[in-house]
Amino acid sequence: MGLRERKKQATRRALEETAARLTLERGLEHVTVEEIAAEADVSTRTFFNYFTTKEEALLGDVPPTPDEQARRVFAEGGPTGAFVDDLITLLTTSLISPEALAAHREAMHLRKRLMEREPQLVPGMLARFHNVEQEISRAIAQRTGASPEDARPQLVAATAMAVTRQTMKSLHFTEGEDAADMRAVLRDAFRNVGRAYAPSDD
Amino acid sequence: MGLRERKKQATRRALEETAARLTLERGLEHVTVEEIAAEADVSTRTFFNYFTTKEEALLGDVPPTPDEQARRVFAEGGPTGAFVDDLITLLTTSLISPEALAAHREAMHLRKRLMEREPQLVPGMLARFHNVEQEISRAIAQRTGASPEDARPQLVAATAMAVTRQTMKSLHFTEGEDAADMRAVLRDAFRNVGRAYAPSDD
DNA sequence: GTCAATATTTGCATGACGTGCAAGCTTTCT
DNA sequence: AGAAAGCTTGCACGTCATGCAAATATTGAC
Repeated sequence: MGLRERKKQATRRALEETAARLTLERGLEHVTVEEIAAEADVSTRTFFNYFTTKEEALLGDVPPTPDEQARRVFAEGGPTGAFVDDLITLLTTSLISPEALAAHREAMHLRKRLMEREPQLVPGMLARFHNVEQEISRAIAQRTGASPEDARPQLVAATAMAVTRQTMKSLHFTEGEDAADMRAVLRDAFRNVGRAYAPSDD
Repeated sequence: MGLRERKKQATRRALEETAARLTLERGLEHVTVEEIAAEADVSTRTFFNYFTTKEEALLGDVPPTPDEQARRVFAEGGPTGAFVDDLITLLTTSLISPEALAAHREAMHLRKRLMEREPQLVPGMLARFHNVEQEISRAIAQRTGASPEDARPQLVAATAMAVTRQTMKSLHFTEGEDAADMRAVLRDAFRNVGRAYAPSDD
């Protein structure tokens, strides 16, 4: 990786970190793009070359875009053929993968704190989940051979993402949690949902 | 209702309608608050006395806040005691009530067109659903006697709202649809979800 | 190493958003 | 009719976000 690329990544990281730090210190309303840029040693204009809005610098790429290969495997009916299991595989290999948990533990914890401190960030976060939801929806439609306008894949995708969102929300991002746990937690969650809406239950 | 109050409502409606019309004509980016205010015959400053952002004028009060009485009945275990049935009752008497369908058919259809034309509005809409979700979550927690920090009510509320959102999305807001249909559609949707996540199914 | 090509950073101008404040106007109540 | 209360308006202000062109930095070929 060349010098240019490294510098760009450094700048991006510096902006993200500065934005997060200042926001936690003073609250989003009391931090201006101008300040963030100044502390990261770039011009205000450069900030907007990296991020189109102030919030974007805070949200980063969470949740991560689903892995393309995992998506394709799922769409084609794999890896095991059991729907819920494979769905969990898709979710854990893309959204809450081992790598994500290991490498970005710090960053994800930071984002969680940011959400709690600044609820204004929630809509943006939900919008990102919504984008992923639509990808998942397409994958489910492909896997089940449903037509694009069928409502069922959308329904399943929406509820699956709701489960995922709640699960991520309940993580503590401390050392103890690993990806193996994730599978179990998700499986439990899906089971709970299935039970709650299954006939004859209260 | 006094003259003052009537005038206020008229102004609010005029602003909402103008905002929607201009946005559908030209796209959100090419409509300024100044123009909306001018066409509604008030000052720009007055626009901001009614709405804090341009988007607020477009989204209105959708989805409507859950009816307080329905919420309480549900929280106390009513009206029938069957969880899913009562949840559907709560949703249909508040979010997609007969009145809402009858009276606001036009407005809801308009909002649907706005969403399709301007995806930028989606985050705001999702945020509103999220607020309702949290109310529903509290109601479920009360009903089931769960402690506030229990994750299950949140999980059920999140999936229930996902179902509701998808259901509202699939409505056409034409004459044919009434509230009785709604119950059936929601019941079907919940059943589908239950089946999708129940053990041993693909 | 030099130099042209390419990519990034920066400053400047501009328009729109959104808020606080105080003055003016309208409705309400007595 | 007139005081009290509430709403509208204009103005000033700071911030966000984008387009454009000049300046600066990196790359790759020679």
